Parts: sequence; C-alpha cells; structure tokens
Amino acid sequence: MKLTSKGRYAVMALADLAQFDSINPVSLRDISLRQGISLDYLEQIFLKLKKNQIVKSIRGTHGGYVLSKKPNEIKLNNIFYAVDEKVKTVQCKKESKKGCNGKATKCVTHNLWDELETHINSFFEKKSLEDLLKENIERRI
Amino acid sequence: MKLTSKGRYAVMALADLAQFDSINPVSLRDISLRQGISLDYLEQIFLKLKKNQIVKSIRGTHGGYVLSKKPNEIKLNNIFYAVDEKVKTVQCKKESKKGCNGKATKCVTHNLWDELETHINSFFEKKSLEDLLKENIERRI
DNA sequence: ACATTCCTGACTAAATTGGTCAAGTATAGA
DNA sequence: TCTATACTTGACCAATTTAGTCAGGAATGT
Ligand code: FES
Ligand code: FES
Repeated sequence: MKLTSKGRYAVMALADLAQFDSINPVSLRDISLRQGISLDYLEQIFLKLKKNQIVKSIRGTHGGYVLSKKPNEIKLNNIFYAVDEKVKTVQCKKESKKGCNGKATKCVTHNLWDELETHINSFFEKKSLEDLLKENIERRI
Repeated sequence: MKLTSKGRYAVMALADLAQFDSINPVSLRDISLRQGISLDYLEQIFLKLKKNQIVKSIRGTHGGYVLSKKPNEIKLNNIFYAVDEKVKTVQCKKESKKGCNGKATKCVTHNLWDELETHINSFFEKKSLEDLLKENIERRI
C-alpha cells in the first residue's frame, strides 16, 4: 500500500498555494522551485485541480493559480478525488455481486478490505488543508 | 493507494487455512482451487509466511501447511510484514533529517503522511485472523 | 518405486508511475 | 504592437513494480 507522488505532490503544491496566494497568484514555476517538483508534472496535476474547481487560474504575466475555496473547505479527499488518487482495497467490482477470482460469491476477505477502505477514507475526509497548515505552524514554534 | 494482490492473497489463503487446518494439513493445491489463486504464486507467498513462523509445513503425500499460532494471535500486520506488503506514505527516509526532494528540512506534508501511516497501521494491528473468520460466520447467518 | 507436496530460483509480460517534450493560447506590460 | 510570462493540452517514454509462469529439486507417505 503506498501513496503515489501524484497525490503527495498535489497536497504539497496546494499547501504551498495556501501559504502564498493571499496577495498574488502563485505561478507553477515558483511552486516547482520551492517544493522541488517537476514543472511539467505540476502542469498535469493543476489541470485536474482546476477541472475540479479546487483552484482558479489567471493567465499572462504575473499570472498563476489561486485556491478557489477557503483552506478549511478543501479536504484531502477532495484533492485526491480530483487527481484520481483513489483508495482501492478490494479486487472485485463493488457493485457486482460476483467476487474477485470470478466466483459467484464475495470472497472471505472482501468485507475486511471494505472496512479498511472506509477507515482510510475517514482520515481524508477529516483533514483539511487548513489543518495541515496549522500543524506546521505549531511545529515551528 | 492500493492494496496489492500479494497481501490480499496472503490473507485469503490464511483465512482458508484457519478454516480447514484443524484436522489435516492443507495443501496449496486445495487453497489454489478453493480461492482461485495461482499455485505457483501461492508457493512464493507461503515461503515467506513460513520464514516468519506464521505457518508450519509438512512435506510428502497428504502434507501441506498448518497455522503455527492460534488465529487470534495472528494479526494482519504480522501477515503483511511477512510478505513485505508495507504501508509506505512518506517519500523520504524517515530516519534521515533530510526531506523528500533532497532539501535539508522535512516537507510541509511529511507529518501528515506519517499520521496517515499510523492511522492505517492501527487497523492492521487490531485485526486478527480470528476477527476475520467471526465476521464471516455472522455474515452467513 | 512413485505420487504428492513442499522448496527455490530464474525469468517475463503487462501495467503503472513519474515523468519529458512539443506545440500551442492568453494576457500584462514595455 | 511586440514580447516575455504563464497557463493549456496532448503525445510520448523510461524505469519500476506487479503478478505471475516455468523448471527443476528435495522430502515423505503408501
Ligand atoms: S475482494 Fe471483493 S470478492 Fe474478493
Ligand atoms: S515526505 Fe518526508 S519530507 Fe516530504
């Protein structure tokens, strides 16, 4: 079970945005430099974040991105959903009555993985971008 | 974030074992047929489970595998540890003081992922093979 | 002897990841 | 108006990981 860079980068970048977008829009170049993430890769990520109304874009010189909601309204699961970083624990299709391995009934572990998925998602639903920033400020003090 | 088949199979196979090993050792062939898992792949998995003292092997005709502890003593994290299915959320090396992206300090999200890792692992530490079986019996009634 | 089952290492096809590259379009400021 | 900056979009790709397969051997019960 591991977190992919896409999800990690999305959250890093948005945390960066939340810190710096209050005065001016933040360019991907700045984020790239500050956070050490490939600019080209960031572009892919922000395209998705924009489609999901998590950020707004401003083109042209001194353009960049701005959060489209307040940090406390952006939960981690919104971010993950936007960049298709989904938590997938079961093998089978959930809607189908068939199990993994193609059998007619769900396997012994099916329900366990489903519980796990819920457990993990509850973490993402609770945490907002604001929580993340707060913790970081406290840490510095 | 997804669970790999290796981890899923290991738990499925051990659940099968727990159900059937009380009288005779269970052969991988049986597990393979019942659970629909490749025999060759199961062999790789059981090698690791054996090295970690989760199962014992009996060779020869009518041989097979048996749990080496009681189902309530085998927690999911023991199983996952045995087959190297680790939960990995941070990018950086935890011990090192350096961050991901090679910077001198940990990134903004580091602590968040660490919390997530703890959150997930607590699920695995709580659940035992016995819990899994119990839930399944209840479900059938 | 022989069938069964565990044991072990080497190999591989397919999918996923984590990007890069190229070619735009829009806008601000000189 | 020209140009630099920055977003937009699609195509492409190398490296890694996953989920196995294959081939052979070693132990043991009948
Ligand atoms: S994971 Fe859903 S049936 Fe096995
Ligand atoms: S994940 Fe540890 S420093 Fe970024």
